[in-house]
Amino acid sequence: MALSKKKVSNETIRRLALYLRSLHKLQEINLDIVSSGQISANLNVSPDQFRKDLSYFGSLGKRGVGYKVDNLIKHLEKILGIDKECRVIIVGVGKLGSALLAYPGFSNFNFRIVSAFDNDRKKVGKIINGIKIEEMENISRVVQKLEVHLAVLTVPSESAQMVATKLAKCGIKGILNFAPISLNLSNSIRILNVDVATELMTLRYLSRKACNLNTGSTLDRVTENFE
Amino acid sequence: MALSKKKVSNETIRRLALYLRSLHKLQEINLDIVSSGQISANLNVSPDQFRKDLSYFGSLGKRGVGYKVDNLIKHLEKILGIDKECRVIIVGVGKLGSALLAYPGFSNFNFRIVSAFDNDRKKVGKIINGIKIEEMENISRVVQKLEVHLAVLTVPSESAQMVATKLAKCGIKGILNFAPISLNLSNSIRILNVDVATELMTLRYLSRKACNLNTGSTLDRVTENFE
DNA sequence: CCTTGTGAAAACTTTCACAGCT
DNA sequence: AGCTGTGAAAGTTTTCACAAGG
Repeated sequence: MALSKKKVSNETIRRLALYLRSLHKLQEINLDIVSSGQISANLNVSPDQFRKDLSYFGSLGKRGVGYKVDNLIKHLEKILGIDKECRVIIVGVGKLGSALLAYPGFSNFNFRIVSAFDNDRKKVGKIINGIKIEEMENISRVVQKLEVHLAVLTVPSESAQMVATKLAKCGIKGILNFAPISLNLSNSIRILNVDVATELMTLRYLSRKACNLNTGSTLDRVTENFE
Repeated sequence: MALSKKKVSNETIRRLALYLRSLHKLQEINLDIVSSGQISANLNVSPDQFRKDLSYFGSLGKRGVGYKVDNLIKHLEKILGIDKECRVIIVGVGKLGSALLAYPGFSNFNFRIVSAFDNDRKKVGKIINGIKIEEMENISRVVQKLEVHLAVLTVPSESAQMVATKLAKCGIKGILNFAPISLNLSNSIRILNVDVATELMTLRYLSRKACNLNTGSTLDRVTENFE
């Protein structure tokens, strides 16, 4: 029961979110109690890892028994800060922004998209999935009025930094950035980047490595100076 | 000049992809030579980290000088396996799939989307961004004929496992999975998951933590057994 | 005097292994 | 007997610090 002020890693947090997703599924099947072994079987996580991750936040299970599904969900929601509704805006309603605007999977986790913004006059006023697209100028007003916490940034790279600066000014707490650039902001605001091309490159590397385990690939030795 | 068979971490690979992106930008500005300090200033990486990452693959720079931009790009492309075209298919042409199909940012890194598939008869035959949507039954034929390496999986969760199994059978080497489930496949096939809801939850946690640094938050102590 | 490349140290994360509760 | 919670060990990644080269 040590608990303590040990710092919790990002990876642990990301896994907590995964656990939550699994638990929701188990809840739908009316499972009452689950063990670390059962839950980790579906995900790619060891039972030890699961228990260790939870241990940073207290004793959430019962020895000899397991974890009560409902209870653990509530705890995880509280830890992640989604026990109360979290309001989100989408900035940039291109193809990707529209897709996210229409994505139904956020509400399971208490995220609510409350507004969307775009520069393009042709888009302003349109309604997608019940959300009216607003002018960029209104961001600040809306964020303050609706107490928006997070923004999903899906504008083109060229304008991403400018828009992000604006978001930071009006008090947004975090940005999920889909533009393939590194945003530069005060570090009171959290940023997570989602970069599909980077993921594809990583995947490309990994998949080739898997193939080349036995072929004497030339890949792994690249030493040659320029000129 | 040790090099060696040290294993390279995933994070290193992901960063190499980021470096590559930065280098492309520097190339456009006609910068000829860059130092580890310069390149890491834009990204969120230390110069040491940058040099260490590269050191796994040989001596790519010149002491006292820096790295030749063109040269480093070529090396990174070779390391990542994108010096030759890499063919990709998109499976599931819903909103997200369409958005990715129209995304122009893959070609910079030698990825080419060669085909797209959907179950929905109403979509089959349509052309998006020059790519004709095919029936799912054709996947195997197309993958073999066009020598497809990677698949982007954007089908609903319910069918994701089934489709993934099919992809594995026809020889796909890696899957970029947008469905929020853990795919279960032979480990000769690489999988990377992109899960926007998980990212949002992580962001929510991080942004709250940043706020609560000084407020005596109740968040970090949750000890209470059920019943 | 500049910047790379790299062992060695420090920091961090995961796995192990077992005590402790049900 | 079964499963959690957790220190300690093992393993991994990052940072440090400096020799070597331009």
